[in-house]
Amino acid sequence: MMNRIEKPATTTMKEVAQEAGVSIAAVSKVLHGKGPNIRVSEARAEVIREAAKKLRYQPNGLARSLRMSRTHTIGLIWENMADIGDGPLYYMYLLDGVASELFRKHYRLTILPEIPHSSTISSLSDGRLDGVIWCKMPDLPGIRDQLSHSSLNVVGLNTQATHSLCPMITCDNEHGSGLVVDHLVELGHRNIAFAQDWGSEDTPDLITRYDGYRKALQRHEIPFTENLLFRCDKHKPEVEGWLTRNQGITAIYAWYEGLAGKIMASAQDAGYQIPRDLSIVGFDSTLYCDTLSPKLTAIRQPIREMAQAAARTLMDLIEGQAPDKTSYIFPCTLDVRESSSHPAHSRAPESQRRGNLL
Amino acid sequence: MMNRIEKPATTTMKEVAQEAGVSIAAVSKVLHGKGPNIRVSEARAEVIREAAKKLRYQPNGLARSLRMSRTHTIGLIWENMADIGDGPLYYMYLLDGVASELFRKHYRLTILPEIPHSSTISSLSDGRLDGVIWCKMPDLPGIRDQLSHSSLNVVGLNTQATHSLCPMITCDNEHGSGLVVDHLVELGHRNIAFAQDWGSEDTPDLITRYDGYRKALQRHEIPFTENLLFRCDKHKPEVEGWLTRNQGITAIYAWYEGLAGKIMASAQDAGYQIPRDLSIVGFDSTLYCDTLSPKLTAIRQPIREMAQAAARTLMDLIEGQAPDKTSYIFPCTLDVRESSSHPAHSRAPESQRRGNLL
DNA sequence: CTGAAAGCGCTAACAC
DNA sequence: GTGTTAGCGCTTTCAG
Repeated sequence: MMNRIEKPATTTMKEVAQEAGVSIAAVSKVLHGKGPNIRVSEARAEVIREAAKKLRYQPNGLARSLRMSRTHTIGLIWENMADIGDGPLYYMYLLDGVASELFRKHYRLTILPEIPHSSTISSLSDGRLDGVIWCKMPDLPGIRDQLSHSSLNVVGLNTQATHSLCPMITCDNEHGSGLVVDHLVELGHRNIAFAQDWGSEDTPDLITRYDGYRKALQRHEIPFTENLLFRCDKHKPEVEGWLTRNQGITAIYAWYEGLAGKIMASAQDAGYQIPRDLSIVGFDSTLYCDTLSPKLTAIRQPIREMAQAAARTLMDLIEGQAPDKTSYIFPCTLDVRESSSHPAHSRAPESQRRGNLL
Repeated sequence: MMNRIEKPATTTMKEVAQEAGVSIAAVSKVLHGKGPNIRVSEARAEVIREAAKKLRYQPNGLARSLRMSRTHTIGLIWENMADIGDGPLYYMYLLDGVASELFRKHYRLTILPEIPHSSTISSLSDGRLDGVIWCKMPDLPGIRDQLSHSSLNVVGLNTQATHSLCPMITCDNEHGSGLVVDHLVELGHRNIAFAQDWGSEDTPDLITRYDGYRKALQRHEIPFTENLLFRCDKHKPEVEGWLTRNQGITAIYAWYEGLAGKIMASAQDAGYQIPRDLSIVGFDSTLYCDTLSPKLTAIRQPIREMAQAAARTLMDLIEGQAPDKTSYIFPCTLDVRESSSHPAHSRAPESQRRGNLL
């Protein structure tokens, strides 16, 4: 049994005022000097400062926040926090970007637990947060409704919704998917599958990445058929079965790097050589991609910069400066690594190096 | 120019009371039902709930916290947040551990900006936090002083200090270092250097790891000399110069994996083959170690579990249950990967496979 | 210059 | 059962 350490009671302004023999108002003015109406003589000011130091006075942030309706704290909502330690460094960069920007302006960052979408925003508008950054905010009617009924400042990150109820920061997913398809087509692939996991249907990133994939296929005049869509369990994608049911697939584009990794592992377990038998490309080029063997070719999004932009936009919003842009789209690039190459048994030799037309 | 969306004012209990035609106290009781003194008839309760729903009433957390002196929010202090996106996954696991545990009990997590040690604790005792988890808390007199003068609940993580002013969670660094030395000695190494970067002197982990290294050397009857200590710049360690000045070194043990990575890169740049010419071992076995080539042999600490323990201990402390243990030490294990092997020019063949005595 | 006083929104005695 | 009341610690008018 640990004998509880003496926890000294905390000092209030009132006590400081008493000690200094002045009014509470004077203490407030001197210590947090704002109101232009209250001037205090240097002499008294000094006495007050002394008293404060002597009593180890520490202003109470709650009281202040309550009074000012400002907490200088912003919240971060992200989906599937549970996966966080699971590989994808995405969250780290995101966090670093948000935090670095916030801290520069003396804001604090609160990580929020996952909350059912149905009550997310309203449950957050309890005065403790000046605003929130919502990663992967889904574009759902319920959310739209909350957004318009809430007084909370929100900015979406990695979100591109159909409304403009809040500023949104995202990367050019569509173009990113285009880069992937271009890359694969150029290598000689024609049967390029798109992989997604069950349960991510509402994720805006997935939607736009898929869109971009479809459009890119079209651009290359490659017809899309349902069997190119590989919907799987993110924990154990049954690649082998699917691949044998869908002969001819030579490349898989997974909508995020973690899924790509799982797919690669599953394929390898089944005896596939990557990239000889199957090329795999993912989205989100991070250190994780380098841990795979072969290393994963992937699209890089400037997540740290995006996160910073989100933080900056939110702070502007909070401080009353309507941001000039209501949405930012950051460019993506392709990091070619080892998991993509020419298809081994190129099916139609004549189409091998000439992916563009016919 | 974005036309600012109508931000509906927030509803207070008073308004709900008016709408329902009851007293504020009744509303409080019904909506957050605590005080056993106030009973409300089911009829009125219903009316109140209706009114609240109609007005989209959302209790104000600040007011509540102020009143109750409880915020259900805990803070996380970690050093060099700046390095966070830089490779080491350590922070991710840490964060995941803390957050998962906290969220289970409906606490929030606030990430704090780095603050000068001189004022850390006092500046945090402003009522907004119920407690903090302090990673790598240094064992400094200033800190000790603050700890005893503050009313804030603190638990240290990855810290082992000489006082018991707060509970501390750490891993068995000393034993970890022992594992490293044992491993290297068993491989035939005798000249094993310890690497640390400038500026980390106060970090408790470094200190105990170094201690463990010294003791292990002693255990193997290998004399320690100053030239076995490689003090370097963490951004660009000048391995080559140091190695030529200190002939005979066949292995380097870096006190954290990021440094090990840098050292490896630097050595490779200078033409060294790892592990043929030089074995390298680090602390903190994470995904990062797998991204290196060769993959880094490293000590694994159960950081996620440690973080959870820290969170749990802190919550217990906050909730008034003095934790039964004032400190926890978690065991470490060694993950042997590719960066360690027999020394190429084993100096004393007779000592090669018989590291224990003589 | 200075201090009294009115709250910010909520909880919990306490009296009815 | 119910409402009145006294704050939590701070900021800020406003009258002196």
